[in-house]
Amino acid sequence: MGKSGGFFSLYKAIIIPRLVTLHSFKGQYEHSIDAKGRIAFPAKMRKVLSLDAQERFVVVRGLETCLYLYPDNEWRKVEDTLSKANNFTRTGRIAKRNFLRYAEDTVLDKQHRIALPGEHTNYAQINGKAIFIGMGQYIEIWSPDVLAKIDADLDPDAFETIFEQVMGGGSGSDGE
Amino acid sequence: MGKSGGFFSLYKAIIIPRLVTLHSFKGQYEHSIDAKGRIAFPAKMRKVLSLDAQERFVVVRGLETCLYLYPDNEWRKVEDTLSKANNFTRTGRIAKRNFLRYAEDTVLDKQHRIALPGEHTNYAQINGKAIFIGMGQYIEIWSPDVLAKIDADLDPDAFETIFEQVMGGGSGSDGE
DNA sequence: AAAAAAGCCCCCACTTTTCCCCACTTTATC
DNA sequence: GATAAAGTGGGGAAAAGTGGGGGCTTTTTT
Repeated sequence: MGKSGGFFSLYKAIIIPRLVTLHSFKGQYEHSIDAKGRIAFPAKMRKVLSLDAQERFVVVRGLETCLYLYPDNEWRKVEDTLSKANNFTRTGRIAKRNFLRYAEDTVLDKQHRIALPGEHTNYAQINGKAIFIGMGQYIEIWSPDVLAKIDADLDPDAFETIFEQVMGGGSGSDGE
Repeated sequence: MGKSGGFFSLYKAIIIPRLVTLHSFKGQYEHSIDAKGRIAFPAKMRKVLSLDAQERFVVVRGLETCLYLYPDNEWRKVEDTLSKANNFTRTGRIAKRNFLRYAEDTVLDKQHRIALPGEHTNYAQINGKAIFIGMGQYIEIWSPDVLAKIDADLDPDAFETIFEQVMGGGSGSDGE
């Protein structure tokens, strides 16, 4: 685990792509998810989708108790990185396997909704309501209850320090 | 006009852009915010934008009980900075999440007003009136009551000391 | 193999929110 | 003083969000 090319290193490269696009997903939107697993994709986020993506997505388990939603064009970048992963090491294989096995193609329907698979909503403990959070090039989908717990545990001082570094133009490089 | 080209065309290409870059948001303006959350964007601030040809903004929670309003071109710099400062840790992810979830794209309507989302006006305790303060590259939006309280709490001596440090060449590191 | 159940997508309709347009008042400019 | 610009608020159309039914295909059960 301590080795530089390990499990977390691969996740880092995959999950947190650079913010380089013209427009990015931002904001939070709480919507209902009905008995069929359908939830409206937020209209403002829909305007961010590139024409390339064609309202196609990949939904995958997040690192925390949430889901990540990648538009197609962004997912391609993820797969590019995956294809470079080393299949000849155990950690490389485990990382790739546990990422891809929970990834699933999905697409907006004619009413601009997504049908989230039951496996995913169970994992993220989503029931009745869900919150979309724009994270730049991808989107997180959370259960309101789970998110409220994480918010309650949040240390405001740590966030404010990082925020000031970012807005103040500081280099903000604190290692892991 | 386009045929005559010549001096005026050269003037537009060279001189006007220079004038634009010398402008920044400054001053304070108190306006009404109606029941729909609409507030007029101050005309003088709009003149800073007008040659940008972009009346698109991102509104985000401020560090204090106020909102920050970034024109699109300035927001891009913020995102560039965020992408450089981002760290591949859980803390980093939480910071990014709590930054971007409270950021929202918005545009001026045909009457040059901004519709502030209810979440933002609640956070900043804005109700009925709001004050725009030009902060150079971005704008702060305050509740008059909150701002009055901060003004009342401000120690004039401390302000003068900080002012001297900043204008006197100090790096302006505030120990908040 | 046939029947039943499940899954998936489309369509529809209703409710709520957003955005466009208009008009009036106040302030600034000529 | 007259005109233009800026600020303010209301109404309604359009868009977004929500939930149900139906039909076809696929999978599972008998």
